[in-house]
Parts: sequence; structure tokens; C-alpha cells
Amino acid sequence: MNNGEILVIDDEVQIRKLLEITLQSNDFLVKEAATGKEGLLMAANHSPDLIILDLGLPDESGHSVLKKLRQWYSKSIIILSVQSSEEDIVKALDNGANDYLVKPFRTGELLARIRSSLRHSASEENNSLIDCDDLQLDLTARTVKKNNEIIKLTGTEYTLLALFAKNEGKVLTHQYLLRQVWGAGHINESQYLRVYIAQLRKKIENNPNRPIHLITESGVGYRFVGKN
Amino acid sequence: MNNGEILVIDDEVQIRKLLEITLQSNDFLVKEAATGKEGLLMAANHSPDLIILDLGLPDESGHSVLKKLRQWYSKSIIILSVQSSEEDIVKALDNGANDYLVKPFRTGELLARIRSSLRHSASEENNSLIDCDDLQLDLTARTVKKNNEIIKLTGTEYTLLALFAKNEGKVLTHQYLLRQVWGAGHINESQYLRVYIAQLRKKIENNPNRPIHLITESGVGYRFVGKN
DNA sequence: TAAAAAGTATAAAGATTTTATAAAGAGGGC
DNA sequence: GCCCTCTTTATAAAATCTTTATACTTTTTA
Repeated sequence: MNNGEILVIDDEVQIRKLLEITLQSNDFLVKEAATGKEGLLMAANHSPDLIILDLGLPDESGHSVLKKLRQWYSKSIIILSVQSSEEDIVKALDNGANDYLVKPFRTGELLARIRSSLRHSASEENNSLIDCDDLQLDLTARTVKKNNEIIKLTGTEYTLLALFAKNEGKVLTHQYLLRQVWGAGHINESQYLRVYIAQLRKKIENNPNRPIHLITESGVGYRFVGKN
Repeated sequence: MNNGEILVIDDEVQIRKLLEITLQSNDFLVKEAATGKEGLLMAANHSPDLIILDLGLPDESGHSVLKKLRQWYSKSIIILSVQSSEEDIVKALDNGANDYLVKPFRTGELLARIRSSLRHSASEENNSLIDCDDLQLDLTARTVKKNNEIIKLTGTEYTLLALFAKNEGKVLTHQYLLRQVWGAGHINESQYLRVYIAQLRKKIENNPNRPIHLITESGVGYRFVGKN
């Protein structure tokens, strides 16, 4: 059996080995590259189903590799980063990374993210009907239902939720959300976002204190999870 | 067997081929046009049951084709668009498109939308009688009854209500309503709309202060709800 | 590990925008 | 002219957005 081909771009040999063993035992075909240059080459030759990219590469920064990949590669890229460099993570997400993991990571976490990303890119996500377990949103009718009851949302609330739903499973940064919903002039008004996230949770979550749909990624942004 | 005739207006030959194969193998009769001009002509000659229209046409913009079609063509139009142009999609829906698909799309998704659109317009034709709990409209006889009593509506009131009834459950934007009822030159006269909504509520709602049929979506438009 | 710092959640007050409604004025058909 | 409908105006009411204040949680530092 084969779940797909994954390219790992990382200079640390221990990490590469760990990933190789973990992924292979979960029936992924694994390719490895130790430098950015090598990684770009292998990506072009193999066109893998998913790429895991370490931001702390020696020869050229992971950011530059990410940008070069994104010029032609449209499938999922998951980045690895050390805990301290939150800024790097945000920058990478803004540059088109799909998800991130902070080192050291649990392998269960890694596999969950990989599966989520693969599932996501497989279904292409251009639905105008988005159906979670208890939540249903219809982008042409502009309606949101929870357990078949229409939920009344204000214009801003709806815009925000629709944006999340269209990017299910993916972390959206504060900057990105503020730019998309309030416009480029308001990317520093993080408080707006907090207020509206709280309002949405109050309306769509069964228990707003323990949200299962609108998840906080502290220091980075928020993530919408439909089904798990 | 024949499920109906579909006209595809798209300049990309690959897309046309893909649609032709997909649709024909699902027992639709397919006509194709590569330009807007050709598409308008074929639509007039064949009067297809549904039109699939690419917004990115070369000779005249898809929007202009859509507008010209909507001057006489009342069946379903599904638009195709590239992912980036969200503004285009909103504009097209405002101009009377029934649904949209973002390229690249899965063929399953496409077929689902086509079936949904055909089903919808079929039930619209057969049921030119629209029946809510306490409200009944007959689109061919141009009459509206509330609890079996005929309600007297002016021309504008009727046009507006019929438009709502044909789009039950869907939020209709101010722009769209103004364009459909008063014409493109009056899309800024939101006050007309408010006056007529108030008048309609006075006539069709049991309690105009707490409407259950004509729902306000503040900042966006209105939505008509038949039964709940 | 505990304290400090940074980031997040939430309610609620104030400001602004949007909507509702009545009623007066305008225009057209009979 | 009279009646009906449409358009315009004025004002009240409602809804939404923004800001403020404070409590809480997570992350970082020592």
C-alpha cells in the first residue's frame, strides 16, 4: 500500500531519519534532501504529494526555498521551525505554507497534520456548500445553519466565517484575516479579530469556552476545523 | 435517454473537451461555443436547459455575455471562474448567475451543481404556485393570497415579492434587488427598497414589526423565508 | 518551577451606520 | 379633477461596528 510521496527538506540528519522511519511505517514513500538547492531539484523531479520543509536550512533560508517552490508547486507544504521563531512561522504561512510544526514535535501530531493536508488538497475545496458535522454553510445563499437552524450573522461575522470555511484546517494568520476582512489599512487592529472570534464562537460553538471549530493558534492566528 | 441540453461557453479547448465528455457520459446533450458572440447566438438558437459560462472569455468579458443572456434567458446559468477573482464571482451572482464553480473543479462537484440547478428550475416551472404556510403566490395568474384572501399589490410590490419567492432562502443583495426591479440606473436608491419592503411587510406579515417572511440582513440585503 | 510578560477572551459602553415608517409631494391615466 | 402609484423627505428605531476595561491563558524569562 502507498499513501503518497513525501519530500523532506531538512539539514539535520536526526530529523530526517526520524521522519523517514515514522512516515515509511505509515506507508508513505519518502524522499529526502539535506539542502535547499537539493530540495528544489528533487521537488521538480518527483513532484511529491506533500513537502515537509525546515525553515532553518544552511545554504539558503527556508523562506527563499518556500517562495521558489510556490512559483509552481501547488500542493501542501508543511514547515518545521524552532519554537522561538514565531515571526518566521507567520511569514511562512503568509508566503503560502499550509501548516506548521514546532520542533520538537510529537509524531502523532505530525501524522495528523499530514493527513489533514492531504485530505484537504484532494477535495480541492471549491465547494459553495460546506458541510461540517453540526454546521452547514451555503455560500451562494449566504446562509449558515447549525443543526438545521439558520444562524443570524452580521456582515463582518459572515465574511470572517466564510473565509475560515474556505480554508478549512489551515492556519490563517492575524495579518491575513485582518487584511481580507477589514482591508490592508487595519492589519494592526488585532482586537477587532478577538472581538469577532468571540462573537462567532458564541454563535457557532456548543461550548464557546472549549471551541472545537474556531481554534486559537497563539501568537500566529486561528484555524477552522470542520469535521475531525 | 436525455437529461437535457447544456450549452458550454468557454474559450479553453481542454475545458470544453472535459465538459463534453463528462456531460455526454451523463446523458446530457452538449453544445459548445468558444467565444461570447458565438455563445449568445447558440443560446438564442437552441434555448438550452442550462448554460455553463466561463467568465474569462477573450472577445467580450463573461460579465457582458451574462448580462445580455439575462435579458431574455431565464433558465440556469452556472459560471466558471479562476480562484483568485472572488470579486468577479460576487458580481456575476449579482448579475443573475445561479451558481458558480472555481477552476479547477472536480467533475462530481460540477454534476451535483448541474442537477441541483435543473431540479430547481424544473420545480420553478411546474410550481408557478408557491405555497408557504399562510401565503400563496401564483406567478402565472399574478395573484397573491394570504389565508385564502387575495391581497392587492401594486406592480412594483408584486415584482419584488415574486423575485423573493423565486429565490426562497437565499439572501438577495440590495444591488441585485434594485437592478432587477428598478433597473441598473437605480442601484444606489436603497431607500426605494426600504419603503417597498415596509409596504410588503404591512400586507403579508401578521406582525410587520416582527417579520417572519421578509428577513433583513443588515448591510447586505433581504431574504425571503417561506415555511420554516 | 515560579514569576513576569505577552497574548487572548469577553462583556459592555459609546459611536456610527443602516433600517423602518409615516407622510408629503409628483406624475400619469382615466 | 380624482385616484392610484411612485418618489422623496424627515425622523425614529434598530443593528452593527469600534473602543475600552478587565480577567484570563499561554509563553517566555529568570
